[in-house]
Amino acid sequence: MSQKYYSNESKYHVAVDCIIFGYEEGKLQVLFQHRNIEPYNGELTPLGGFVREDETLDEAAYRVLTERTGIWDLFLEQLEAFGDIGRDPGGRVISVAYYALLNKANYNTKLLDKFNCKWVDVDNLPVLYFDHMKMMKKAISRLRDKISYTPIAMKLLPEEFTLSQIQKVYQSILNEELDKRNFRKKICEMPYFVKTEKIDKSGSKRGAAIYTFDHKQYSELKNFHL
Amino acid sequence: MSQKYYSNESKYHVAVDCIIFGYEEGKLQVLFQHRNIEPYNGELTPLGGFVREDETLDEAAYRVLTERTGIWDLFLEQLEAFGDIGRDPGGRVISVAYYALLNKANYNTKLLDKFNCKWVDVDNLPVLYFDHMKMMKKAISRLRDKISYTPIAMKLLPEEFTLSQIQKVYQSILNEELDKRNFRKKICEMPYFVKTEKIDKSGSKRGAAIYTFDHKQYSELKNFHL
DNA sequence: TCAAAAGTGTTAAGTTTACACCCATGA
DNA sequence: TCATGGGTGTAAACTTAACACTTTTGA
Repeated sequence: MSQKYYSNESKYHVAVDCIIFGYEEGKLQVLFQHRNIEPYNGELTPLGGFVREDETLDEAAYRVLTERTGIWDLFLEQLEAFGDIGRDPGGRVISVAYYALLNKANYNTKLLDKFNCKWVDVDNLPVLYFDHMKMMKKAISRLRDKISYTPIAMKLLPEEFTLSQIQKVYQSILNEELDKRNFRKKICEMPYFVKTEKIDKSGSKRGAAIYTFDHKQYSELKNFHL
Repeated sequence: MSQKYYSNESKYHVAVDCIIFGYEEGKLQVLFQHRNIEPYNGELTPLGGFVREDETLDEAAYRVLTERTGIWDLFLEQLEAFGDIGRDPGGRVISVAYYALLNKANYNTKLLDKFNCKWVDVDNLPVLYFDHMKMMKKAISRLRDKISYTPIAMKLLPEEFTLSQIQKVYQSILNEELDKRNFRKKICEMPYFVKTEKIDKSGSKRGAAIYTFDHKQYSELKNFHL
Protein backbone atom coordinates (compact mmCIF):
# COMPACT_ATOMS: atom_id res chain seq x y z
CA MET A 1 0.00 0.00 0.00
CA SER A 2 2.71 2.42 0.93
CA GLN A 3 4.21 1.71 -2.47
CA LYS A 4 1.03 1.96 -4.45
CA TYR A 5 1.56 5.14 -6.44
CA TYR A 6 4.94 6.63 -5.76
CA SER A 7 7.19 3.63 -6.24
CA ASN A 8 9.62 5.36 -8.57
CA GLU A 9 10.59 7.95 -5.98
CA SER A 10 13.51 7.79 -3.58
CA LYS A 11 13.00 7.05 0.07
CA TYR A 12 14.91 8.37 3.04
CA HIS A 13 15.49 7.72 6.67
CA VAL A 14 13.44 10.11 8.76
CA ALA A 15 14.36 10.90 12.34
CA VAL A 16 13.29 13.26 15.09
CA ASP A 17 15.70 15.24 17.24
CA CYS A 18 14.47 16.77 20.47
CA ILE A 19 16.00 19.77 22.15
CA ILE A 20 14.79 19.18 25.69
CA PHE A 21 14.89 22.09 28.08
CA GLY A 22 14.95 21.76 31.83
CA TYR A 23 15.67 24.21 34.60
CA GLU A 24 17.56 23.98 37.83
CA GLU A 25 19.06 26.47 40.24
CA GLY A 26 18.68 29.48 38.04
CA LYS A 27 20.03 27.79 34.94
CA LEU A 28 18.31 26.79 31.75
CA GLN A 29 19.56 23.37 30.76
CA VAL A 30 19.38 20.99 27.84
CA LEU A 31 19.34 17.23 27.90
CA PHE A 32 21.90 15.41 25.78
CA GLN A 33 22.62 11.79 25.19
CA HIS A 34 25.85 10.04 24.37
CA ARG A 35 25.45 8.54 20.92
CA ASN A 36 25.62 4.76 20.92
CA ILE A 37 25.97 4.35 17.20
CA GLU A 38 28.54 5.24 14.61
CA PRO A 39 29.47 7.77 13.40
CA TYR A 40 30.44 9.97 16.35
CA ASN A 41 29.78 7.13 18.74
CA GLY A 42 29.98 8.45 22.30
CA GLU A 43 29.61 12.12 21.43
CA LEU A 44 26.83 14.25 22.86
CA THR A 45 23.71 14.72 20.77
CA PRO A 46 20.14 15.81 21.33
CA LEU A 47 17.79 12.93 22.04
CA GLY A 48 16.60 11.52 18.79
CA GLY A 49 15.39 8.45 17.03
CA PHE A 50 14.09 7.16 13.76
CA VAL A 51 10.44 7.57 12.92
CA ARG A 52 8.57 4.28 12.93
CA GLU A 53 6.00 3.29 10.39
CA ASP A 54 3.15 3.22 12.90
CA GLU A 55 3.64 6.70 14.33
CA THR A 56 3.36 10.32 13.25
CA LEU A 57 6.26 12.72 13.60
CA ASP A 58 4.80 14.19 16.79
CA GLU A 59 4.28 10.72 18.19
CA ALA A 60 7.86 9.78 17.41
CA ALA A 61 9.12 12.84 19.25
CA TYR A 62 6.81 12.15 22.17
CA ARG A 63 7.91 8.52 22.30
CA VAL A 64 11.58 9.46 22.37
CA LEU A 65 10.87 11.93 25.14
CA THR A 66 8.73 9.78 27.37
CA GLU A 67 10.72 6.59 27.01
CA ARG A 68 13.96 8.32 27.94
CA THR A 69 12.76 10.70 30.64
CA GLY A 70 9.75 8.97 32.18
CA ILE A 71 7.83 12.22 31.86
CA TRP A 72 4.44 12.45 30.18
CA ASP A 73 3.47 15.99 31.05
CA LEU A 74 5.51 18.23 28.87
CA PHE A 75 5.38 20.90 26.24
CA LEU A 76 6.43 19.70 22.81
CA GLU A 77 6.46 21.59 19.53
CA GLN A 78 8.04 21.09 16.15
CA LEU A 79 10.79 23.46 15.12
CA GLU A 80 11.42 22.51 11.54
CA ALA A 81 12.86 19.84 9.30
CA PHE A 82 16.57 19.61 8.54
CA GLY A 83 17.50 17.81 5.37
CA ASP A 84 20.88 18.88 4.06
CA ILE A 85 22.54 16.18 2.07
CA GLY A 86 25.65 15.62 4.12
CA ARG A 87 24.18 16.56 7.49
CA ASP A 88 24.64 13.03 8.81
CA PRO A 89 27.80 11.32 7.62
CA GLY A 90 26.15 8.00 8.40
CA GLY A 91 23.72 8.37 5.53
CA ARG A 92 21.00 10.63 4.25
CA VAL A 93 18.64 11.31 7.12
CA ILE A 94 15.91 13.90 7.12
CA SER A 95 15.55 15.02 10.70
CA VAL A 96 12.54 16.80 12.11
CA ALA A 97 13.63 18.91 15.06
CA TYR A 98 11.45 19.45 18.10
CA TYR A 99 11.88 21.32 21.31
CA ALA A 100 10.37 20.38 24.62
CA LEU A 101 10.03 21.78 28.12
CA LEU A 102 9.74 19.59 31.16
CA ASN A 103 9.99 19.72 34.90
CA LYS A 104 13.24 18.08 35.96
CA ALA A 105 11.73 17.26 39.33
CA ASN A 106 9.59 14.64 37.61
CA TYR A 107 12.53 13.19 35.83
CA ASN A 108 13.31 9.57 36.53
CA THR A 109 17.01 9.78 37.22
CA LYS A 110 17.45 6.06 36.80
CA LEU A 111 16.84 6.69 33.13
CA LEU A 112 19.74 9.12 33.03
CA ASP A 113 22.19 6.26 33.37
CA LYS A 114 20.18 3.77 31.42
CA PHE A 115 20.20 6.01 28.36
CA ASN A 116 23.50 7.62 29.11
CA CYS A 117 22.01 11.11 29.24
CA LYS A 118 23.31 14.30 30.72
CA TRP A 119 21.95 17.74 31.57
CA VAL A 120 24.03 20.66 30.40
CA ASP A 121 23.66 24.37 31.11
CA VAL A 122 22.77 26.25 27.94
CA ASP A 123 25.47 28.78 28.66
CA ASN A 124 28.02 25.99 28.61
CA LEU A 125 27.13 23.86 25.63
CA PRO A 126 29.43 21.07 24.50
CA VAL A 127 30.76 20.74 20.98
CA LEU A 128 27.88 19.57 18.81
CA TYR A 129 28.04 17.60 15.60
CA PHE A 130 25.87 17.39 12.49
CA ASP A 131 23.61 20.45 12.36
CA HIS A 132 22.72 20.13 16.01
CA MET A 133 23.99 23.60 16.88
CA LYS A 134 21.64 25.06 14.29
CA MET A 135 18.79 23.20 15.98
CA MET A 136 19.88 24.45 19.39
CA LYS A 137 19.95 28.05 18.24
CA LYS A 138 16.59 27.73 16.59
CA ALA A 139 15.15 26.12 19.70
CA ILE A 140 16.44 28.81 22.03
CA SER A 141 15.29 31.59 19.79
CA ARG A 142 11.85 30.02 19.42
CA LEU A 143 11.62 29.54 23.16
CA ARG A 144 12.55 33.16 23.80
CA ASP A 145 9.95 34.37 21.35
CA LYS A 146 7.29 32.11 22.67
CA ILE A 147 7.55 32.86 26.39
CA SER A 148 6.67 36.47 25.67
CA TYR A 149 3.16 35.53 24.66
CA THR A 150 2.46 32.14 26.18
CA PRO A 151 3.08 30.76 29.65
CA ILE A 152 4.94 27.64 28.49
CA ALA A 153 7.82 28.45 30.80
CA MET A 154 5.59 27.03 33.55
CA LYS A 155 6.34 23.56 32.25
CA LEU A 156 9.85 23.93 33.64
CA LEU A 157 8.52 24.37 37.17
CA PRO A 158 6.51 22.26 39.61
CA GLU A 159 2.76 22.83 39.91
CA GLU A 160 3.38 25.22 42.79
CA PHE A 161 5.86 28.03 42.55
CA THR A 162 6.65 31.50 43.80
CA LEU A 163 6.91 34.66 41.74
CA SER A 164 10.64 34.82 42.32
CA GLN A 165 10.98 31.34 40.93
CA ILE A 166 9.16 32.18 37.71
CA GLN A 167 11.16 35.31 37.34
CA LYS A 168 14.37 33.34 37.57
CA VAL A 169 13.08 30.94 34.93
CA TYR A 170 12.33 33.81 32.58
CA GLN A 171 15.70 35.35 33.26
CA SER A 172 17.50 32.12 32.55
CA ILE A 173 15.69 31.79 29.23
CA LEU A 174 16.13 35.38 28.13
CA ASN A 175 19.61 35.59 29.57
CA GLU A 176 18.96 38.98 31.10
CA GLU A 177 17.85 40.52 34.37
CA LEU A 178 14.22 41.59 34.64
CA ASP A 179 12.77 44.29 36.84
CA LYS A 180 11.01 42.66 39.77
CA ARG A 181 8.06 45.02 39.97
CA ASN A 182 7.38 45.12 36.25
CA PHE A 183 7.68 41.38 35.98
CA ARG A 184 5.26 40.70 38.83
CA LYS A 185 2.82 43.22 37.43
CA LYS A 186 2.75 41.43 34.09
CA ILE A 187 2.41 37.97 35.61
CA CYS A 188 -0.36 38.95 38.00
CA GLU A 189 -2.34 40.54 35.19
CA MET A 190 -2.75 37.11 33.61
CA PRO A 191 -5.82 35.52 35.13
CA TYR A 192 -4.46 31.98 34.99
CA PHE A 193 -1.77 32.66 37.55
CA VAL A 194 -3.57 32.18 40.83
CA LYS A 195 -2.25 33.05 44.23
CA THR A 196 -2.87 30.42 46.88
CA GLU A 197 -2.98 30.79 50.65
CA LYS A 198 0.15 28.74 50.94
CA ILE A 199 3.53 30.12 51.82
CA ASP A 200 6.82 28.76 50.62
CA LYS A 201 9.42 29.13 53.34
CA SER A 202 12.17 27.35 51.50
CA GLY A 203 13.54 30.35 49.69
CA SER A 204 13.49 32.98 52.39
CA LYS A 205 12.89 33.57 56.08
CA ARG A 206 9.82 35.65 55.47
CA GLY A 207 8.31 33.18 53.02
CA ALA A 208 6.82 33.82 49.60
CA ALA A 209 3.26 33.35 48.38
CA ILE A 210 2.76 30.18 46.38
CA TYR A 211 1.07 30.48 43.01
CA THR A 212 -0.40 27.84 40.75
CA PHE A 213 -1.22 27.77 37.11
CA ASP A 214 -4.87 27.34 36.21
CA HIS A 215 -4.60 25.11 33.14
CA LYS A 216 -8.34 25.01 32.63
CA GLN A 217 -8.77 28.75 32.57
CA TYR A 218 -5.74 29.11 30.35
CA SER A 219 -7.02 26.75 27.70
CA GLU A 220 -10.42 28.41 27.78
CA LEU A 221 -8.89 31.82 27.24
CA LYS A 222 -6.62 30.48 24.55
CA ASN A 223 -9.49 28.92 22.64
CA PHE A 224 -11.49 32.08 23.02
CA HIS A 225 -8.82 34.08 21.25
CA LEU A 226 -8.60 31.85 18.20
CA MET B 1 27.09 4.83 1.81
CA SER B 2 23.63 6.06 2.52
CA GLN B 3 22.95 2.65 3.98
CA LYS B 4 26.14 2.33 5.91
CA TYR B 5 24.90 2.57 9.46
CA TYR B 6 21.16 2.83 9.60
CA SER B 7 20.14 -0.02 7.35
CA ASN B 8 17.65 -1.54 9.78
CA GLU B 9 15.50 1.58 9.86
CA SER B 10 12.46 2.30 7.72
CA LYS B 11 12.63 4.74 4.87
CA TYR B 12 9.97 7.07 3.60
CA HIS B 13 9.08 9.20 0.66
CA VAL B 14 9.86 12.82 1.38
CA ALA B 15 8.19 15.62 -0.52
CA VAL B 16 7.98 19.38 -0.42
CA ASP B 17 4.74 21.34 -0.72
CA CYS B 18 4.89 25.04 -1.53
CA ILE B 19 2.22 27.54 -0.63
CA ILE B 20 2.99 30.20 -3.19
CA PHE B 21 1.56 33.64 -2.62
CA GLY B 22 1.00 36.20 -5.31
CA TYR B 23 -0.89 39.45 -5.42
CA GLU B 24 -3.08 41.08 -7.99
CA GLU B 25 -5.68 43.81 -7.95
CA GLY B 26 -5.94 44.08 -4.22
CA LYS B 27 -6.18 40.37 -3.64
CA LEU B 28 -3.74 37.99 -2.03
CA GLN B 29 -3.63 34.85 -4.12
CA VAL B 30 -2.24 31.34 -3.96
CA LEU B 31 -0.97 29.19 -6.78
CA PHE B 32 -2.43 25.72 -7.12
CA GLN B 33 -1.82 22.90 -9.52
CA HIS B 34 -4.14 20.22 -10.77
CA ARG B 35 -2.74 16.92 -9.58
CA ASN B 36 -1.66 14.66 -12.41
CA ILE B 37 -1.27 11.56 -10.32
CA GLU B 38 -3.55 9.32 -8.36
CA PRO B 39 -5.04 9.59 -5.81
CA TYR B 40 -7.16 12.74 -6.25
CA ASN B 41 -5.97 13.06 -9.84
CA GLY B 42 -7.15 16.40 -11.22
CA GLU B 43 -7.88 18.02 -7.88
CA LEU B 44 -6.19 21.26 -6.81
CA THR B 45 -3.12 21.01 -4.62
CA PRO B 46 -0.21 23.25 -3.64
CA LEU B 47 2.81 22.85 -5.89
CA GLY B 48 4.90 20.00 -4.64
CA GLY B 49 7.30 17.31 -5.57
CA PHE B 50 9.46 14.57 -4.18
CA VAL B 51 12.87 15.39 -2.78
CA ARG B 52 15.70 14.08 -4.93
CA GLU B 53 18.82 12.46 -3.61
CA ASP B 54 21.08 15.23 -4.87
CA GLU B 55 19.25 18.17 -3.31
CA THR B 56 18.50 19.59 0.12
CA LEU B 57 14.94 20.29 1.24
CA ASP B 58 15.33 23.99 0.45
CA GLU B 59 16.73 23.17 -2.95
CA ALA B 60 13.83 20.85 -3.67
CA ALA B 61 11.36 23.60 -2.81
CA TYR B 62 13.28 26.10 -4.89
CA ARG B 63 13.44 23.72 -7.83
CA VAL B 64 9.69 23.09 -7.73
CA LEU B 65 9.11 26.82 -7.62
CA THR B 66 11.44 27.92 -10.34
CA GLU B 67 10.71 25.14 -12.76
CA ARG B 68 6.98 25.76 -12.57
CA THR B 69 6.87 29.54 -12.41
CA GLY B 70 9.98 30.66 -14.26
CA ILE B 71 10.78 32.97 -11.35
CA TRP B 72 14.13 32.98 -9.58
CA ASP B 73 13.74 36.03 -7.41
CA LEU B 74 11.44 35.05 -4.60
CA PHE B 75 11.11 34.73 -0.87
CA LEU B 76 11.07 31.14 0.34
CA GLU B 77 10.92 29.81 3.88
CA GLN B 78 10.14 26.50 5.49
CA LEU B 79 6.95 26.23 7.49
CA GLU B 80 7.23 22.80 9.04
CA ALA B 81 7.12 19.10 8.31
CA PHE B 82 3.86 17.19 8.05
CA GLY B 83 4.05 13.49 8.65
CA ASP B 84 0.76 12.04 9.78
CA ILE B 85 0.40 8.42 8.84
CA GLY B 86 -2.62 8.62 6.62
CA ARG B 87 -2.07 12.13 5.34
CA ASP B 88 -1.55 10.88 1.80
CA PRO B 89 -3.75 7.94 0.83
CA GLY B 90 -1.24 7.10 -1.90
CA GLY B 91 1.36 6.03 0.62
CA ARG B 92 3.36 7.28 3.55
CA VAL B 93 4.89 10.57 2.52
CA ILE B 94 6.58 13.01 4.87
CA SER B 95 5.98 16.43 3.41
CA VAL B 96 7.98 19.51 4.28
CA ALA B 97 5.82 22.57 3.74
CA TYR B 98 7.20 25.86 2.48
CA TYR B 99 5.69 29.19 1.69
CA ALA B 100 6.89 31.59 -0.94
CA LEU B 101 6.20 35.10 -2.16
CA LEU B 102 6.69 36.16 -5.72
CA ASN B 103 5.82 38.91 -8.13
CA LYS B 104 3.16 37.65 -10.50
CA ALA B 105 4.29 40.16 -13.09
CA ASN B 106 7.42 38.06 -13.60
CA TYR B 107 5.44 34.91 -13.94
CA ASN B 108 5.80 33.06 -17.18
CA THR B 109 2.15 32.47 -18.03
CA LYS B 110 3.02 29.83 -20.58
CA LEU B 111 3.98 27.68 -17.62
CA LEU B 112 0.49 28.08 -16.20
CA ASP B 113 -0.92 25.86 -18.89
CA LYS B 114 2.09 23.63 -19.18
CA PHE B 115 1.84 22.68 -15.51
CA ASN B 116 -1.90 23.08 -15.29
CA CYS B 117 -1.67 25.69 -12.57
CA LYS B 118 -4.17 28.25 -11.37
CA TRP B 119 -4.14 31.35 -9.18
CA VAL B 120 -6.88 31.49 -6.56
CA ASP B 121 -7.84 34.34 -4.22
CA VAL B 122 -7.12 33.39 -0.62
CA ASP B 123 -10.57 34.50 0.38
CA ASN B 124 -12.04 32.01 -2.01
CA LEU B 125 -10.03 28.84 -1.54
CA PRO B 126 -11.09 25.61 -3.20
CA VAL B 127 -11.68 22.36 -1.36
CA LEU B 128 -8.27 21.04 -0.38
CA TYR B 129 -7.26 17.45 0.25
CA PHE B 130 -4.69 15.74 2.45
CA ASP B 131 -3.58 18.20 5.13
CA HIS B 132 -3.22 21.00 2.64
CA MET B 133 -5.68 23.24 4.44
CA LYS B 134 -3.54 22.98 7.58
CA MET B 135 -0.55 24.07 5.54
CA MET B 136 -2.53 26.96 4.07
CA LYS B 137 -3.57 28.21 7.48
CA LYS B 138 -0.07 27.90 8.83
CA ALA B 139 1.31 29.74 5.81
CA ILE B 140 -1.14 32.60 6.09
CA SER B 141 -0.62 32.99 9.79
CA ARG B 142 3.16 32.91 9.39
CA LEU B 143 2.95 35.47 6.62
CA ARG B 144 0.80 37.75 8.75
CA ASP B 145 3.22 37.52 11.63
CA LYS B 146 6.23 38.05 9.48
CA ILE B 147 5.17 41.15 7.56
CA SER B 148 4.94 43.03 10.85
CA TYR B 149 8.69 42.87 11.34
CA THR B 150 10.18 42.24 7.92
CA PRO B 151 9.50 43.81 4.53
CA ILE B 152 8.97 40.50 2.71
CA ALA B 153 5.65 41.74 1.37
CA MET B 154 7.74 43.67 -1.16
CA LYS B 155 8.38 40.42 -2.97
CA LEU B 156 4.77 40.50 -4.14
CA LEU B 157 5.30 43.81 -5.95
CA PRO B 158 7.47 45.04 -8.83
CA GLU B 159 10.72 46.85 -8.06
CA GLU B 160 8.91 50.15 -8.25
CA PHE B 161 5.71 50.81 -6.37
CA THR B 162 3.66 53.51 -4.72
CA LEU B 163 2.74 53.76 -1.07
CA SER B 164 -0.89 53.04 -1.87
CA GLN B 165 0.14 49.85 -3.59
CA ILE B 166 2.10 48.58 -0.59
CA GLN B 167 -0.73 49.48 1.70
CA LYS B 168 -3.12 47.43 -0.38
CA VAL B 169 -0.72 44.50 -0.26
CA TYR B 170 -0.57 44.70 3.53
CA GLN B 171 -4.32 45.00 3.74
CA SER B 172 -4.85 41.99 1.53
CA ILE B 173 -2.53 39.93 3.72
CA LEU B 174 -3.92 41.09 7.04
CA ASN B 175 -7.48 41.13 5.74
CA GLU B 176 -8.18 44.46 7.39
CA GLU B 177 -8.17 48.14 6.55
CA LEU B 178 -5.18 50.16 7.71
CA ASP B 179 -5.04 53.84 8.50
CA LYS B 180 -3.34 55.62 5.62
CA ARG B 181 -1.38 58.15 7.65
CA ASN B 182 -0.15 55.72 10.26
CA PHE B 183 0.80 53.22 7.61
CA ARG B 184 2.79 55.72 5.57
CA LYS B 185 4.50 57.00 8.67
CA LYS B 186 5.68 53.51 9.57
CA ILE B 187 6.89 52.68 6.05
CA CYS B 188 8.74 55.94 5.59
CA GLU B 189 10.55 55.47 8.89
CA MET B 190 12.28 52.43 7.45
CA PRO B 191 15.41 53.59 5.71
CA TYR B 192 15.30 50.96 2.99
CA PHE B 193 12.16 52.36 1.43
CA VAL B 194 13.43 55.11 -0.81
CA LYS B 195 11.36 57.68 -2.60
CA THR B 196 12.35 58.31 -6.20
CA GLU B 197 11.73 61.34 -8.37
CA LYS B 198 9.41 59.31 -10.54
CA ILE B 199 5.67 59.65 -10.56
CA ASP B 200 3.25 56.86 -11.25
CA LYS B 201 0.24 58.22 -13.10
CA SER B 202 -1.44 54.89 -13.61
CA GLY B 203 -3.38 54.87 -10.37
CA SER B 204 -4.64 58.43 -10.20
CA LYS B 205 -4.86 61.67 -12.09
CA ARG B 206 -2.62 63.46 -9.70
CA GLY B 207 0.02 60.75 -9.74
CA ALA B 208 1.79 59.10 -6.84
CA ALA B 209 5.45 59.10 -5.86
CA ILE B 210 7.28 55.92 -6.84
CA TYR B 211 9.32 54.17 -4.18
CA THR B 212 11.90 51.43 -4.45
CA PHE B 213 13.28 48.98 -1.99
CA ASP B 214 16.98 49.24 -1.18
CA HIS B 215 17.94 45.59 -0.86
CA LYS B 216 21.54 46.38 -0.07
CA GLN B 217 20.74 48.68 2.80
CA TYR B 218 18.16 46.27 4.09
CA SER B 219 20.53 43.33 4.27
CA GLU B 220 23.16 45.48 5.93
CA LEU B 221 20.72 46.59 8.59
CA LYS B 222 19.45 43.06 9.03
CA ASN B 223 22.93 41.67 9.52
CA PHE B 224 23.73 44.48 11.90
CA HIS B 225 20.92 43.42 14.17
CA LEU B 226 21.95 39.78 14.40
C1' DT C 1 -15.85 71.69 -12.19
C1' DC C 2 -15.66 67.71 -10.06
C1' DA C 3 -14.45 63.00 -8.97
C1' DA C 4 -10.67 60.30 -7.36
C1' DA C 5 -6.59 59.21 -5.29
C1' DA C 6 -2.32 61.56 -3.01
C1' DG C 7 -0.52 63.66 0.59
C1' DT C 8 0.04 65.54 5.27
C1' DG C 9 0.28 66.37 11.77
C1' DT C 10 -1.57 66.35 16.06
C1' DT C 11 -3.61 64.54 20.16
C1' DA C 12 -5.17 60.92 23.23
C1' DA C 13 -4.67 56.33 24.85
C1' DG C 14 -2.07 52.74 26.02
C1' DT C 15 2.18 50.39 26.93
C1' DT C 16 6.73 49.96 28.62
C1' DT C 17 10.45 51.28 31.40
C1' DA C 18 12.89 53.05 35.30
C1' DC C 19 13.27 53.41 39.87
C1' DA C 20 13.56 52.77 46.02
C1' DC C 21 11.84 51.68 50.10
C1' DC C 22 9.49 48.95 53.91
C1' DC C 23 8.21 44.11 55.57
C1' DA C 24 8.59 39.71 57.90
C1' DT C 25 11.35 36.33 59.73
C1' DG C 26 14.98 32.97 61.29
C1' DA C 27 19.44 32.73 62.61
C1' DT D 1 19.45 42.87 65.52
C1' DC D 2 20.41 42.15 61.14
C1' DA D 3 20.80 39.87 56.75
C1' DT D 4 17.83 37.96 53.31
C1' DG D 5 14.51 37.69 50.04
C1' DG D 6 9.31 39.35 49.65
C1' DG D 7 6.42 42.69 48.51
C1' DT D 8 4.62 47.19 46.67
C1' DG D 9 3.32 52.28 43.23
C1' DT D 10 4.27 56.14 40.39
C1' DA D 11 6.01 59.08 36.85
C1' DA D 12 8.40 59.60 32.38
C1' DA D 13 9.29 57.85 27.89
C1' DC D 14 7.71 55.77 24.17
C1' DT D 15 4.48 53.58 20.97
C1' DT D 16 0.15 53.05 18.88
C1' DA D 17 -4.32 54.59 17.43
C1' DA D 18 -7.66 57.80 15.99
C1' DC D 19 -8.93 61.30 13.18
C1' DA D 20 -10.07 65.32 8.49
C1' DC D 21 -8.83 68.30 5.35
C1' DT D 22 -6.11 70.17 1.16
C1' DT D 23 -3.83 69.13 -3.34
C1' DT D 24 -3.52 67.84 -8.08
C1' DT D 25 -5.21 66.81 -12.42
C1' DG D 26 -7.61 64.31 -16.29
C1' DA D 27 -11.97 63.59 -17.90
